[in-house]
Amino acid sequence: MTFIKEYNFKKTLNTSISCDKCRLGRLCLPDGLNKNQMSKLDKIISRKKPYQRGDYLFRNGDILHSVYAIHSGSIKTYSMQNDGKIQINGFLLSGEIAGLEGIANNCHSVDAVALETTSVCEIPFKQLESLSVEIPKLQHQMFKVLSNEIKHEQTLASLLGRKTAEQRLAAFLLSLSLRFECRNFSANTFNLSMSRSDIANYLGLAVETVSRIITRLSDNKILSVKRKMVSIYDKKKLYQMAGIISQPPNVIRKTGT
Amino acid sequence: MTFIKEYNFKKTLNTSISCDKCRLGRLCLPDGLNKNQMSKLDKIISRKKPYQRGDYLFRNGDILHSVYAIHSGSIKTYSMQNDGKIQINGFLLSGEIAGLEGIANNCHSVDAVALETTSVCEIPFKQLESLSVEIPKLQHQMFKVLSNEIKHEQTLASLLGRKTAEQRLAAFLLSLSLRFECRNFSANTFNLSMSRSDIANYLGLAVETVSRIITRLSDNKILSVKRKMVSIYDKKKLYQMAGIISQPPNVIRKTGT
DNA sequence: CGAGGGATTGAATTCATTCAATTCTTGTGG
DNA sequence: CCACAAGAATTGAATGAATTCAATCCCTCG
Repeated sequence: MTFIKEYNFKKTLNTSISCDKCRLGRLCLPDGLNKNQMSKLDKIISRKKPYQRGDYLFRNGDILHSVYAIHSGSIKTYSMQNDGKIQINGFLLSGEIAGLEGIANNCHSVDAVALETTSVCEIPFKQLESLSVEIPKLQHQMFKVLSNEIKHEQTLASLLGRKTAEQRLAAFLLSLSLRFECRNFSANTFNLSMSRSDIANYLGLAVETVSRIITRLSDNKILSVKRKMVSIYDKKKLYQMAGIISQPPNVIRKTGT
Repeated sequence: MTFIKEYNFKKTLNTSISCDKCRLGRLCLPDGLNKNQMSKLDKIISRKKPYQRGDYLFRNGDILHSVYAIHSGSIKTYSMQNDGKIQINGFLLSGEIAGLEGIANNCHSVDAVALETTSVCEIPFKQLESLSVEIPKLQHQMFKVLSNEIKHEQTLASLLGRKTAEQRLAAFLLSLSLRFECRNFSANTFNLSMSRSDIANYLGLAVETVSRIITRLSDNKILSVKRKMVSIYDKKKLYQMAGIISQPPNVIRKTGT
C-alpha cells in the first residue's frame, strides 16, 4: 500500500484538544454544549499532525472508525463511478464534518483527501455515539449536522439538475464566499484550494466551460480570478446570475399535484 | 388556509401502532430494536387516517413537529426555487422517513405531498430524540437513516451532474425496481405513482425527453410502459444503460491530487 | 360524451461539450 | 539558479445531446 502517502502513519501530536478554546465556536459540532460537556467531548477527540496536500483522511471502503472535523485547511471528498470516472462529492472547510456518509454501512463510501495543509480533529464514532447518549444536546447536534448535510446535498442536486453552467459557477463561488465570511475570512477575496477541474467535476461541467465562464465574469467586471485568488467586485450581480434573489418573489402557494 | 386540502384536520385513527407486527420490518426505523424497545417506540407514534392523493404531510416553512415514516403508498417532496420553479427532491416509499431535512432548522424545508392513498406513521421528533437517548440502538438507527439519506442524495447529485438522459432514466427505473423488490413487490412489473413530468423534474430533464427515452426503450424491447405500468423485460441491458455494471472494473487506485 | 390535463411526436434551436492548439505555472534536477 | 518538463488553464471551432416550441393524440373523469 505504498501508494498512499503517509496513510495511517500520522502520530498523534496532541490528544488534549480544547473545543472550548477553539475559534470555530458555533460552526462546529460542539455548538451549544456547555464547558463540562465540551471537555467530555475533548477527551475522545484527537488531533494529529496536519495532513499535507494529497494526504488521505480515509478511503472508500475503509471501516468507519472516526468522523473528522476540519480544524483548518480544506479537503475534498470523491468517489469512483462505475464507469471509472471520478465524481467529486464536496469540499469541506473548517468546522465541517467529514465521514458522515459512512455511518450508514459502518464503512466509508468516499475518499477524503486534503487540498492543502489541513488540521483535523478525529472523533472516534463509537465513542461519539456513547457520548451522545450521555449528552442529549450532543445527540441533537449530531442530528442537526446530519440533517444539514442532507439539505446541502439537496441544494446541490437542484443546482445540477436545473441550473445553467453560469448559474452553477456563480452559486458555487457565492457559497464559498459565504462560508469564508462565517469563518471570519474575507467574503470578497479568497483563495481557491481546489483546481479548475475539481470545480468543473463538482458542478457537472467541463473544465473548459468553467474557464470560459470565469473569463466572461472577469470581462464583465463582476469578479477576477488570478490563478487561485478570487476577488468578487459585484456580489449583487453575482447573486442575480446565480438565480438567488435576496427578496424572494411573493408567490401564492399552489396546492400539490 | 382553505387551499390546503384537509391539512391538519386528520383525525387520529389508531394511536396503538405496533412496529413489531408491521411487515416493513428491517426496512424501517425500528430495525434492530427488540420487542420491548419497539413497544416504547409504538407509544409515541400515531397513525392517522390515510392521506389522499394531493394531501400534504407538511409544508415548507412549517415547524418540525414530527418526522413521518411511510407505511404504505408513496409521497413526493419538493421545494420552490428562487426563480419560482418547482424542484422535486425525492419520492418516498414505505419504510422511508420524510421530514429529515427539517431537523437542521427545526422547520420543514420542503413540501411533502401524497402521490396516492398513503398511510403514514407520525413520529413526534422531540419524543423521538428523548427516546433515542434512552435507547442507544434507536439513536444508532437514526444516525444510519440520516447517513443513508446523505448517501442517497450524493448518488442523485452524481446522476444529475454526469449522466446522460438515458442513463438517468434507466437508473431511476432500476432504483424503483430494487426498492419494490425489497418490499416484496414485483421487481419487473410495477406502477409509477408519479407523473412523467414529476420524473422529468426529479431527473433534471424535460418531459419530452423522458417520453422520447421511454419510447426508445420500448422500441428496443428493454421495457414497456403502458400509461403508469412499467414492465421490465431486459434488466441486464437496463443496468448496462444506466452505467451500473454488476462487476465493477478492476481499477488501480490512484493517489489523489 | 366532451373537456382538459397528461403524454407523445416532430422540427428547430441552443448551451455546453469535445477536440485541438496554445499559453501559463510550478516543481525538479542538473 | 536556470531550464525544462509536465500539468493546469485558457481559447477557438465544430459537434451534439437535450431543450424549446408546436401540434397532435390519448386517457380519465365529470
